[in-house]
Amino acid sequence: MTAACSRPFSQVLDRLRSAGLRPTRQRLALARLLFDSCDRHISAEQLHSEAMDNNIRVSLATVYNTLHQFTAAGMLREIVVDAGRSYFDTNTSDHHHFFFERSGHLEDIPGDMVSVTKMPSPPPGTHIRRVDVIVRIAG
Amino acid sequence: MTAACSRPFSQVLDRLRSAGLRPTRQRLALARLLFDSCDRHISAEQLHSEAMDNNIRVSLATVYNTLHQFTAAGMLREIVVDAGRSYFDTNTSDHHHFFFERSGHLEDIPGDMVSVTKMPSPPPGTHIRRVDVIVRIAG
DNA sequence: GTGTTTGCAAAGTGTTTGCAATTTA
DNA sequence: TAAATTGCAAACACTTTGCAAACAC
Repeated sequence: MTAACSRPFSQVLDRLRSAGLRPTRQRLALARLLFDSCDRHISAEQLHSEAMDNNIRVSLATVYNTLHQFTAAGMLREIVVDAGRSYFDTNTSDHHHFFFERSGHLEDIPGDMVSVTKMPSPPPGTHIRRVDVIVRIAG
Repeated sequence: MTAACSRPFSQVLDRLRSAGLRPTRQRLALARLLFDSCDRHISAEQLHSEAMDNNIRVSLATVYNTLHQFTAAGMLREIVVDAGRSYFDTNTSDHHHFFFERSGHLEDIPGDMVSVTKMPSPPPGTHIRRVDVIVRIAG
Protein backbone atom coordinates (compact mmCIF):
# COMPACT_ATOMS: atom_id res chain seq x y z
CA MET A 1 0.00 0.00 0.00
CA THR A 2 2.91 2.31 0.69
CA ALA A 3 4.12 4.00 -2.47
CA ALA A 4 7.68 3.53 -3.64
CA CYS A 5 8.91 6.98 -2.65
CA SER A 6 6.96 7.57 0.52
CA ARG A 7 8.81 9.12 3.40
CA PRO A 8 9.13 7.05 6.55
CA PHE A 9 6.90 8.17 9.40
CA SER A 10 9.89 8.78 11.66
CA GLN A 11 11.45 11.14 9.16
CA VAL A 12 8.29 13.21 9.00
CA LEU A 13 8.20 13.32 12.80
CA ASP A 14 11.82 14.45 12.96
CA ARG A 15 11.22 17.15 10.38
CA LEU A 16 8.30 18.45 12.40
CA ARG A 17 10.22 18.38 15.66
CA SER A 18 13.25 20.14 14.26
CA ALA A 19 10.96 22.84 12.89
CA GLY A 20 9.46 23.24 16.36
CA LEU A 21 6.08 21.96 15.17
CA ARG A 22 4.09 19.73 17.46
CA PRO A 23 3.00 16.50 15.80
CA THR A 24 -0.70 17.11 16.07
CA ARG A 25 -3.35 14.84 14.67
CA GLN A 26 -4.00 17.26 11.80
CA ARG A 27 -0.37 17.74 10.84
CA LEU A 28 0.35 14.03 10.90
CA ALA A 29 -2.70 13.19 8.83
CA LEU A 30 -1.90 15.85 6.25
CA ALA A 31 1.74 14.74 6.15
CA ARG A 32 0.60 11.22 5.42
CA LEU A 33 -1.61 12.39 2.56
CA LEU A 34 1.18 14.51 1.16
CA PHE A 35 4.16 12.22 1.50
CA ASP A 36 2.75 8.73 1.06
CA SER A 37 3.11 9.05 -2.68
CA CYS A 38 5.61 10.78 -4.91
CA ASP A 39 5.89 14.11 -6.61
CA ARG A 40 2.55 15.58 -5.79
CA HIS A 41 1.55 19.05 -6.93
CA ILE A 42 -1.39 19.95 -4.81
CA SER A 43 -3.37 23.04 -3.91
CA ALA A 44 -4.78 23.81 -0.49
CA GLU A 45 -8.33 23.17 -1.64
CA GLN A 46 -7.35 19.84 -3.19
CA LEU A 47 -5.61 18.71 -0.02
CA HIS A 48 -8.55 19.82 2.06
CA SER A 49 -11.06 17.84 0.02
CA GLU A 50 -8.73 14.84 0.00
CA ALA A 51 -8.68 15.05 3.78
CA MET A 52 -12.47 15.16 3.86
CA ASP A 53 -12.63 12.10 1.61
CA ASN A 54 -10.44 10.28 4.10
CA ASN A 55 -12.57 11.33 7.07
CA ILE A 56 -9.87 13.57 8.44
CA ARG A 57 -11.55 16.46 10.19
CA VAL A 58 -9.46 19.52 9.46
CA SER A 59 -10.42 23.05 8.54
CA LEU A 60 -9.29 24.79 5.40
CA ALA A 61 -7.49 27.42 7.49
CA THR A 62 -5.46 24.68 9.15
CA VAL A 63 -4.62 23.20 5.76
CA TYR A 64 -3.24 26.58 4.68
CA ASN A 65 -1.30 27.00 7.91
CA THR A 66 0.10 23.51 7.66
CA LEU A 67 1.16 23.88 4.03
CA HIS A 68 3.01 27.07 4.87
CA GLN A 69 4.61 25.58 7.95
CA PHE A 70 5.77 22.54 5.97
CA THR A 71 7.10 24.85 3.28
CA ALA A 72 9.04 26.88 5.87
CA ALA A 73 10.41 23.60 7.25
CA GLY A 74 11.68 22.66 3.78
CA MET A 75 9.32 19.72 3.37
CA LEU A 76 7.38 21.37 0.54
CA ARG A 77 8.05 23.90 -2.16
CA GLU A 78 5.51 26.44 -3.30
CA ILE A 79 5.00 26.87 -7.03
CA VAL A 80 3.12 29.72 -8.64
CA VAL A 81 2.09 29.21 -12.23
CA ASP A 82 -1.04 31.14 -12.40
CA ALA A 83 -2.33 34.17 -10.54
CA GLY A 84 -4.77 33.23 -7.85
CA ARG A 85 -3.72 29.70 -7.03
CA SER A 86 -0.70 28.21 -5.29
CA TYR A 87 0.51 24.67 -5.71
CA PHE A 88 2.70 22.85 -3.24
CA ASP A 89 5.24 20.38 -4.52
CA THR A 90 6.32 17.44 -2.38
CA ASN A 91 9.52 17.17 -4.38
CA THR A 92 11.94 19.66 -2.86
CA SER A 93 14.99 18.61 -4.84
CA ASP A 94 16.38 20.66 -7.70
CA HIS A 95 13.98 20.41 -10.61
CA HIS A 96 11.62 22.34 -12.86
CA HIS A 97 8.11 22.06 -14.28
CA PHE A 98 5.95 21.56 -17.28
CA PHE A 99 2.69 23.42 -16.88
CA PHE A 100 -0.16 22.17 -19.02
CA GLU A 101 -2.26 25.28 -19.49
CA ARG A 102 -5.32 23.46 -20.71
CA SER A 103 -5.67 21.22 -17.67
CA GLY A 104 -3.78 23.23 -15.06
CA HIS A 105 -1.65 20.14 -14.43
CA LEU A 106 2.02 20.24 -13.40
CA GLU A 107 4.73 17.72 -14.18
CA ASP A 108 8.34 17.57 -13.04
CA ILE A 109 11.35 18.10 -15.26
CA PRO A 110 14.54 16.75 -13.66
CA GLY A 111 16.97 19.47 -12.65
CA ASP A 112 19.72 18.17 -14.92
CA MET A 113 17.51 18.53 -18.00
CA VAL A 114 17.86 22.29 -17.85
CA SER A 115 20.97 24.40 -17.66
CA VAL A 116 21.03 28.10 -17.08
CA THR A 117 24.21 29.83 -18.19
CA LYS A 118 25.78 33.24 -17.90
CA MET A 119 23.37 34.46 -15.29
CA PRO A 120 23.88 38.12 -14.33
CA SER A 121 24.94 38.42 -10.68
CA PRO A 122 22.41 39.68 -8.20
CA PRO A 123 23.07 43.02 -6.45
CA PRO A 124 25.54 42.98 -3.53
CA GLY A 125 23.99 41.87 -0.26
CA THR A 126 21.43 39.72 -2.00
CA HIS A 127 21.54 36.15 -3.22
CA ILE A 128 19.73 33.82 -5.56
CA ARG A 129 17.27 31.83 -3.53
CA ARG A 130 16.04 29.71 -6.39
CA VAL A 131 15.68 29.55 -10.14
CA ASP A 132 12.23 28.50 -11.32
CA VAL A 133 11.82 27.27 -14.87
CA ILE A 134 8.27 26.79 -16.06
CA VAL A 135 7.72 25.33 -19.49
CA ARG A 136 4.23 26.31 -20.54
CA ILE A 137 2.50 23.77 -22.73
CA ALA A 138 -0.43 24.83 -24.87
CA GLY A 139 -2.65 22.74 -27.10
CA MET B 1 9.80 63.95 -23.70
CA THR B 2 9.47 60.68 -25.55
CA ALA B 3 11.51 57.91 -23.99
CA ALA B 4 14.18 56.12 -26.00
CA CYS B 5 12.22 52.95 -26.59
CA SER B 6 8.70 54.27 -26.88
CA ARG B 7 6.53 52.80 -29.58
CA PRO B 8 5.29 55.20 -32.24
CA PHE B 9 1.64 56.09 -31.90
CA SER B 10 0.86 54.71 -35.36
CA GLN B 11 2.25 51.31 -34.42
CA VAL B 12 0.02 51.14 -31.36
CA LEU B 13 -2.97 52.09 -33.51
CA ASP B 14 -2.13 49.39 -36.06
CA ARG B 15 -1.78 46.79 -33.34
CA LEU B 16 -5.18 47.73 -31.96
CA ARG B 17 -6.79 47.66 -35.39
CA SER B 18 -5.34 44.33 -36.37
CA ALA B 19 -6.60 42.90 -33.09
CA GLY B 20 -10.06 44.23 -33.91
CA LEU B 21 -9.95 46.67 -31.01
CA ARG B 22 -11.40 50.12 -31.50
CA PRO B 23 -8.99 52.87 -30.54
CA THR B 24 -11.07 54.33 -27.75
CA ARG B 25 -9.98 57.17 -25.52
CA GLN B 26 -9.28 54.74 -22.67
CA ARG B 27 -7.29 52.25 -24.72
CA LEU B 28 -5.17 54.96 -26.31
CA ALA B 29 -4.46 56.65 -23.00
CA LEU B 30 -3.50 53.38 -21.33
CA ALA B 31 -1.35 52.42 -24.32
CA ARG B 32 0.49 55.71 -23.98
CA LEU B 33 1.15 55.12 -20.29
CA LEU B 34 2.32 51.59 -20.99
CA PHE B 35 4.47 52.08 -24.06
CA ASP B 36 5.93 55.55 -23.67
CA SER B 37 8.76 54.14 -21.64
CA CYS B 38 10.65 50.87 -21.70
CA ASP B 39 10.40 47.56 -20.00
CA ARG B 40 7.64 48.22 -17.57
CA HIS B 41 6.36 45.57 -15.18
CA ILE B 42 3.06 46.86 -13.98
CA SER B 43 0.00 45.55 -12.18
CA ALA B 44 -3.56 46.52 -12.97
CA GLU B 45 -3.86 48.54 -9.77
CA GLN B 46 -0.61 50.37 -10.49
CA LEU B 47 -1.70 51.27 -14.01
CA HIS B 48 -5.07 52.38 -12.72
CA SER B 49 -3.57 54.75 -10.17
CA GLU B 50 -1.10 56.03 -12.73
CA ALA B 51 -4.05 56.81 -14.97
CA MET B 52 -5.74 58.67 -12.12
CA ASP B 53 -2.57 60.68 -11.50
CA ASN B 54 -2.63 61.72 -15.14
CA ASN B 55 -6.29 62.73 -15.02
CA ILE B 56 -7.32 59.86 -17.26
CA ARG B 57 -10.79 58.81 -16.23
CA VAL B 58 -10.91 55.04 -16.53
CA SER B 59 -12.37 52.38 -14.30
CA LEU B 60 -10.38 49.55 -12.78
CA ALA B 61 -12.54 47.04 -14.66
CA THR B 62 -11.58 48.69 -17.94
CA VAL B 63 -7.91 48.58 -16.96
CA TYR B 64 -8.20 44.83 -16.42
CA ASN B 65 -10.07 44.36 -19.70
CA THR B 66 -7.54 46.45 -21.58
CA LEU B 67 -4.53 44.66 -20.13
CA HIS B 68 -5.98 41.32 -21.16
CA GLN B 69 -6.91 42.55 -24.63
CA PHE B 70 -3.40 43.94 -25.13
CA THR B 71 -1.96 40.66 -23.90
CA ALA B 72 -4.11 38.70 -26.36
CA ALA B 73 -2.95 41.07 -29.10
CA GLY B 74 0.68 40.30 -28.26
CA MET B 75 1.47 43.79 -27.03
CA LEU B 76 1.97 42.68 -23.44
CA ARG B 77 3.05 39.57 -21.67
CA GLU B 78 1.59 38.44 -18.37
CA ILE B 79 4.02 37.37 -15.66
CA VAL B 80 3.06 35.47 -12.55
CA VAL B 81 5.57 35.49 -9.73
CA ASP B 82 3.40 35.45 -6.77
CA ALA B 83 -0.06 34.10 -6.09
CA GLY B 84 -2.70 36.77 -6.10
CA ARG B 85 -1.10 39.39 -8.30
CA SER B 86 -0.43 39.59 -12.02
CA TYR B 87 2.18 41.77 -13.64
CA PHE B 88 2.14 42.81 -17.25
CA ASP B 89 5.43 43.25 -19.07
CA THR B 90 5.72 45.70 -21.95
CA ASN B 91 8.71 43.78 -23.25
CA THR B 92 7.34 40.91 -25.31
CA SER B 93 10.65 39.75 -26.73
CA ASP B 94 12.39 36.62 -25.51
CA HIS B 95 13.73 37.29 -22.04
CA HIS B 96 13.48 36.27 -18.41
CA HIS B 97 13.21 37.85 -14.97
CA PHE B 98 14.83 38.56 -11.68
CA PHE B 99 12.23 38.74 -8.97
CA PHE B 100 13.26 40.63 -5.85
CA GLU B 101 11.20 38.98 -3.16
CA ARG B 102 11.74 41.68 -0.59
CA SER B 103 10.37 44.50 -2.72
CA GLY B 104 8.20 42.60 -5.19
CA HIS B 105 10.15 44.26 -8.00
CA LEU B 106 10.89 42.63 -11.37
CA GLU B 107 13.86 43.17 -13.63
CA ASP B 108 14.59 41.80 -17.08
CA ILE B 109 17.29 39.28 -17.90
CA PRO B 110 18.10 39.24 -21.63
CA GLY B 111 17.02 36.04 -23.36
CA ASP B 112 20.55 35.18 -24.43
CA MET B 113 21.77 35.15 -20.83
CA VAL B 114 19.95 31.91 -20.20
CA SER B 115 20.11 28.66 -22.08
CA VAL B 116 17.86 25.72 -21.54
CA THR B 117 19.22 22.41 -22.80
CA LYS B 118 17.96 18.91 -23.30
CA MET B 119 14.34 19.77 -22.68
CA PRO B 120 12.02 16.74 -22.68
CA SER B 121 9.56 16.94 -25.58
CA PRO B 122 5.99 17.79 -24.80
CA PRO B 123 3.29 15.17 -25.46
CA PRO B 124 2.14 14.73 -29.07
CA GLY B 125 -0.45 17.26 -30.15
CA THR B 126 0.84 19.88 -27.74
CA HIS B 127 3.56 22.46 -28.04
CA ILE B 128 5.72 24.67 -25.88
CA ARG B 129 4.13 28.07 -25.74
CA ARG B 130 6.82 29.71 -23.66
CA VAL B 131 9.58 29.01 -21.20
CA ASP B 132 9.55 31.26 -18.17
CA VAL B 133 12.67 31.56 -16.06
CA ILE B 134 12.30 33.39 -12.79
CA VAL B 135 15.39 33.98 -10.70
CA ARG B 136 14.22 34.62 -7.18
CA ILE B 137 16.42 37.00 -5.24
CA ALA B 138 16.27 37.00 -1.46
CA GLY B 139 18.06 39.23 1.02
C1' DG C 1 -28.29 53.19 -36.29
C1' DT C 2 -25.66 49.15 -34.89
C1' DG C 3 -22.52 46.83 -32.50
C1' DT C 4 -18.69 47.78 -29.28
C1' DT C 5 -16.99 49.52 -25.13
C1' DT C 6 -17.39 51.53 -20.69
C1' DG C 7 -18.36 52.22 -15.66
C1' DC C 8 -20.31 50.77 -11.75
C1' DA C 9 -21.38 47.86 -8.19
C1' DA C 10 -21.95 43.29 -7.09
C1' DA C 11 -20.25 38.72 -7.04
C1' DG C 12 -16.44 35.52 -7.12
C1' DT C 13 -11.96 33.36 -5.98
C1' DG C 14 -8.34 32.00 -3.21
C1' DT C 15 -6.09 33.22 1.01
C1' DT C 16 -5.38 35.24 5.69
C1' DT C 17 -6.75 36.73 10.30
C1' DG C 18 -8.77 37.21 15.10
C1' DC C 19 -10.09 34.91 18.78
C1' DA C 20 -12.31 31.55 21.89
C1' DA C 21 -12.09 26.68 22.58
C1' DT C 22 -9.17 22.72 22.45
C1' DT C 23 -5.11 20.08 22.57
C1' DT C 24 -0.25 19.12 23.53
C1' DA C 25 3.80 18.62 26.38
C1' DT D 1 -0.92 24.55 33.65
C1' DA D 2 1.22 27.10 30.08
C1' DA D 3 1.94 27.48 25.48
C1' DA D 4 0.79 25.96 20.95
C1' DT D 5 -2.78 24.75 17.77
C1' DT D 6 -7.29 24.51 15.90
C1' DG D 7 -11.85 25.83 13.79
C1' DC D 8 -14.88 29.10 12.53
C1' DA D 9 -16.48 33.01 10.40
C1' DA D 10 -15.33 37.29 9.05
C1' DA D 11 -12.09 40.04 6.57
C1' DC D 12 -9.04 40.46 2.67
C1' DA D 13 -6.91 41.44 -1.89
C1' DC D 14 -7.36 40.88 -6.41
C1' DT D 15 -10.09 39.86 -10.38
C1' DT D 16 -14.28 39.03 -13.13
C1' DT D 17 -19.11 39.74 -14.39
C1' DG D 18 -23.77 41.71 -15.64
C1' DC D 19 -26.00 45.23 -17.46
C1' DA D 20 -27.50 49.96 -18.65
C1' DA D 21 -25.51 54.11 -20.54
C1' DA D 22 -22.05 56.07 -23.68
C1' DC D 23 -19.37 55.74 -27.68
C1' DA D 24 -17.13 54.55 -32.37
C1' DC D 25 -17.88 53.71 -36.95
